[in-house]
Amino acid sequence: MGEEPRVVTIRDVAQASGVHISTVSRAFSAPHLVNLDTRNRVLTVASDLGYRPNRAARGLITGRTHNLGLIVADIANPFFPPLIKAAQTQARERDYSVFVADTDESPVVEEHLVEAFAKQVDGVLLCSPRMSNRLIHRLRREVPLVVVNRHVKGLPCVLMDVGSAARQAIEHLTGLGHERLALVAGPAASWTNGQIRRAAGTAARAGGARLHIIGPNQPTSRGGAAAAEAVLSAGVTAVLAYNDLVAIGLMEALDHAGVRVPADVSVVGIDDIPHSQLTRPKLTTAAMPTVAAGRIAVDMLLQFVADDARTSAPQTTLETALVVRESTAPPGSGGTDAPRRRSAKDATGGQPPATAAQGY
Amino acid sequence: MGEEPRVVTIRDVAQASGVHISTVSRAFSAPHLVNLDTRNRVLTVASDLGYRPNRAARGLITGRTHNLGLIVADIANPFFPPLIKAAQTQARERDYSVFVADTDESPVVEEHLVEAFAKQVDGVLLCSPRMSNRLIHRLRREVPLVVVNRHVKGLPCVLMDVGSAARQAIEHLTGLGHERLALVAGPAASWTNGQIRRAAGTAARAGGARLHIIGPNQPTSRGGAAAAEAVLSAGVTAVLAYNDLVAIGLMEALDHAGVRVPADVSVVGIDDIPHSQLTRPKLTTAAMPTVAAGRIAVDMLLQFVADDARTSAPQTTLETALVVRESTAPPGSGGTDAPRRRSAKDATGGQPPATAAQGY
DNA sequence: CTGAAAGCGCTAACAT
DNA sequence: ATGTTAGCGCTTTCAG
Repeated sequence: MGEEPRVVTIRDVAQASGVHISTVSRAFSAPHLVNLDTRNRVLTVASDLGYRPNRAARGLITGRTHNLGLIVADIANPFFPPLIKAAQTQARERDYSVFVADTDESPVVEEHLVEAFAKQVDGVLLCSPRMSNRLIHRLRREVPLVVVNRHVKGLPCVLMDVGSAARQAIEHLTGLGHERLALVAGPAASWTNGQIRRAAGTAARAGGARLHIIGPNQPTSRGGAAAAEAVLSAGVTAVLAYNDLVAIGLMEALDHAGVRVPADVSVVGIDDIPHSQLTRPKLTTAAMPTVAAGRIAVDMLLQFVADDARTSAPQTTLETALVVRESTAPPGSGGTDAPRRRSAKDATGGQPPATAAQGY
Repeated sequence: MGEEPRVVTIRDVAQASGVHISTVSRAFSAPHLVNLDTRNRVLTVASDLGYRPNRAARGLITGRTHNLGLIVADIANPFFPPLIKAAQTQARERDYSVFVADTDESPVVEEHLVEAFAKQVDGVLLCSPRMSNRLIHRLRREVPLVVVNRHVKGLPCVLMDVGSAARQAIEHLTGLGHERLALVAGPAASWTNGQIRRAAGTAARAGGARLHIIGPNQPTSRGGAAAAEAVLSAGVTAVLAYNDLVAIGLMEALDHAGVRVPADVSVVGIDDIPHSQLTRPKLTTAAMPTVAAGRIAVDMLLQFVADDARTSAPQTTLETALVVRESTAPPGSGGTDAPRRRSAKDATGGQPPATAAQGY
């Protein structure tokens, strides 16, 4: 039982292959500087011995840990997992590992996490941060930062064009004939929320519609449910929600109150999380390119790190696209209360189940 | 612009506070060994300078990285995020950071990931691994391993009592009067699948029912959809699915084929992912304690690490509980095809929206 | 092309 | 209670 599994170090490899440790080191990190035969011999011995370079030790001297930090508000919020997955995969392809952390929506935790990561990563991906710009700029001096889903001047940012998403949603609604609209807004601290608000307002005006702002609200289904009453008393015929979770909560509360979607009120979400395909009616929503964002953010961060964080900060904005499903219809289409159940000859007939399209 | 943000090291603190570096070191890692006044002075100076110990350097000598690895099949699979979140939170409370990685369901990637993590973490959490026991035992010699959602002899395991879940589900079904049941099974390589199969078989027999096994299938909604035909031709009145995703895919396909749930066929899932509250009808399913599993797994791993991985391997099995919702009913209850739409006076009347209960 | 030596930031005996 | 010294595993001058 007791055989100590002693770790094999560069010295073991050196000894076993009859060369100096610096040659072994070079064989791994500067192969061109070592004779082909020696290199092969060393590599063979190393692999026989099961040697793997110790990254921490290497990092101590190179100053590069080959680790990245990824900070999100809530891992369990369905918006984030695809982004996390994409970032992790991309990082791994670049031979980087990633620490993932959850702030539980707290700006304070956010700050602590960045500081805790600072020394053990080469850079941090800050997703939808809630802390102040001021603080972000203070932290960027501790560790290279790339921000996702928020614009921060002077820092590399990966944005998803949520303004366009809101505009498309509103245009879809006004195009359907709606003239009294509501926006169920999200948290005040959310950059995204401001974007949506502005774009939705402009688009509504352009479409000759009036837009009620309801909120701020929690960015959760609970938040959406809580806003239902205000939506009803605003007397609108269509609603754009801050995100899908809010839209779903709202739809449930509306349904509960006997209000039919889309017959009485149309609802549009933002994000296109998998859940939005399961609601009845299926949610019309603007898809956010979270996977692309994750991949690109990692590459941006790596580039930023390689440039010693002095690059002119690139800002990438990713396209968004409205996915029209079943939760929107022309106003006043609610004469009859047709059963919602789909039959085999439905509009989506012949398609595979909706969730399958998500890869689940 | 050009002020180098030079990292502050233990030496800077030592100099600034007029003591030797080893005193600074002790002030942090063995406070009781240093005079109270000096300690306070050192700590103050350190905090003024913004000093933070370099964990990699510390780990190089202590042999403890204070990092953990967490490996799951698919970060975006809704089953995992709550577990990841819980593990991450628990680890952070213990002053540990966690690397998260995704195997994309590949046993080969799984192996590579463990090996890549081996040197830079104190231990690895292997969630629902698909690789062979043989391989797991080989890898455990490289790094302390704790397995979640699978039983591996000689290794600490955190299990969720999926056998009990299956039994409860079958008993619920036979209790409703069903006599012809089907199990839409999952992947053959899944330990969980075996457990479910065995327990479901036993429970069915005890309940005087016949159980058709359909599968193996992919553990996705696509897999569930693909199994629909087989379910139909098996002529059963109730189905237990490998997990919620499979159940949801199955329900969609059934709906698509004009088969009513639960009027014609009852469906039960396993996991209780948030999605299961959004389907119409809402899915009856057995809830898996993923949050508890995540927390406990971390503590087990930390304990295991502290014991130098020579503890007798503890096995914890967590309780599961059936959540009866709307996808199950007595057989042959499908005389009339009542519209599914809930009204204000519905069974769930007065409850907050279902998804809100999930904390979204 | 390879070896020798120094040292990354830190902790752990060992002195004092 | 504090200073000294050695060294964790590795890379990187600098010689040769």
